[in-house]
Amino acid sequence: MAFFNKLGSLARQSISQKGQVPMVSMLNSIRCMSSSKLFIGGLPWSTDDQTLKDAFSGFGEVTEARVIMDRETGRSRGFGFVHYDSVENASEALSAMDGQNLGGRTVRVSFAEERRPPQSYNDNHQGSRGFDN
DNA sequence: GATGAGCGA
Repeated sequence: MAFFNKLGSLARQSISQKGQVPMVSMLNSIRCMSSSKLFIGGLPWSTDDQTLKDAFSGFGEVTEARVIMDRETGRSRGFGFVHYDSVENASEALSAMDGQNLGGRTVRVSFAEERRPPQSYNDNHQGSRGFDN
């Protein structure tokens, strides 16, 4: 019965001014149903994985908390992802933390949608090809 | 030396 709870939360964030719930949101929620992944946006630049987990661990058991840092500069991109052990906990955190103030900035919480392919970049042995001069 | 909506190596 937990997925119904999640569908409800998904629908609530997708409700337009028209009061109608797009069915694509329903299907989209089913796609993420077994994920329990949350997209956290609007984070301060100084936020890290530890801070993110610390802020979201109060609503459920956070199994994974990660702030996406820039690969080239190493700075925070201002958004991250949080994994919960159960989807209902993720739903609780979404309803509780979405639009709330965290670190002085308003955070935008939503279920994750398109994540990276499970392709390990380690599989492609390009080696150090930076100096072909 | 920065940026402010979005969806990850």
